[in-house]
Amino acid sequence: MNNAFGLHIRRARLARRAEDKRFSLRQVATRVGIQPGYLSRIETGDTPPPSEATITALSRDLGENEDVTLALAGKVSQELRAVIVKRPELFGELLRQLAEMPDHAVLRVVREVRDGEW
Amino acid sequence: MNNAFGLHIRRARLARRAEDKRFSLRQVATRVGIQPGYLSRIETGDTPPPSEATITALSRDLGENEDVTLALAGKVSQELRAVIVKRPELFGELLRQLAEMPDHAVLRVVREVRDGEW
DNA sequence: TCATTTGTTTAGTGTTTACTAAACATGTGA
DNA sequence: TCACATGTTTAGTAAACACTAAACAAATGA
Repeated sequence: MNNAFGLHIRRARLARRAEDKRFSLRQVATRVGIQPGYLSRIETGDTPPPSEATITALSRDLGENEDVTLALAGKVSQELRAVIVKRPELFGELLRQLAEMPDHAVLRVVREVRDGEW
Repeated sequence: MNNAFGLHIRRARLARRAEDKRFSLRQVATRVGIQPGYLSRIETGDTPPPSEATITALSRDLGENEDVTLALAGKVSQELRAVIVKRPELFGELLRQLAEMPDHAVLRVVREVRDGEW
């Protein structure tokens, strides 16, 4: 299997566990509301990534970026999908335009939109 | 049920059927590779919208915009999701910024990106 | 040392997704 | 009129999804 997702979760959890023993696999699993055995299989890549709700709960517990963590599972949040679904022509065209551009160009758009008076 | 999707397909199909008999429910279903009974249930809203692949095939056969048709099913294409998944922080922030802006503002960004030298 | 905690493994389950197959009643054209 | 096409309805299903339950061996720590 590919397992970028599981490795990401494990790495993040072990990093936090170094400072805080409340980040054992079992305790994290309990807090996010899944069985320890399931989280184990997720981290080892023995099972595919869990649902969006569980990924979000994991990200929050571990203090990781939700968009990034979801992306490692090949997913986009319902929140972002809803933004596109409301205006599909507009955002469809925009995303296809930006898809081929380098990071710095996209970042410039992000900053202009954030800072500019639109 | 809500059935914006089914009505959209039926309206599009009947519009084309007015000029071309090849747009009967049965013939469309055959061309896109599903059973007539299934397409009937889709159009009446008796069953939820089909898979992305089937929606795409339907959109193409009927000459409808794929992003719009998918959106009526509450979906975003794999193609657009992949754009976000490749750079989730960048596009996550951008989409959240633009989510609250009126159409004309988003359109201005689209045009600037398309026409400008980035 | 021995009770506890840890991570792992195996087997099984309810739900949802995305349809097919087949029969049906109604309508149309030759 | 009657063969054929149309849209509809009912019942069923294979595969994927998203887990749980329970038992296990290894490490920890009092």
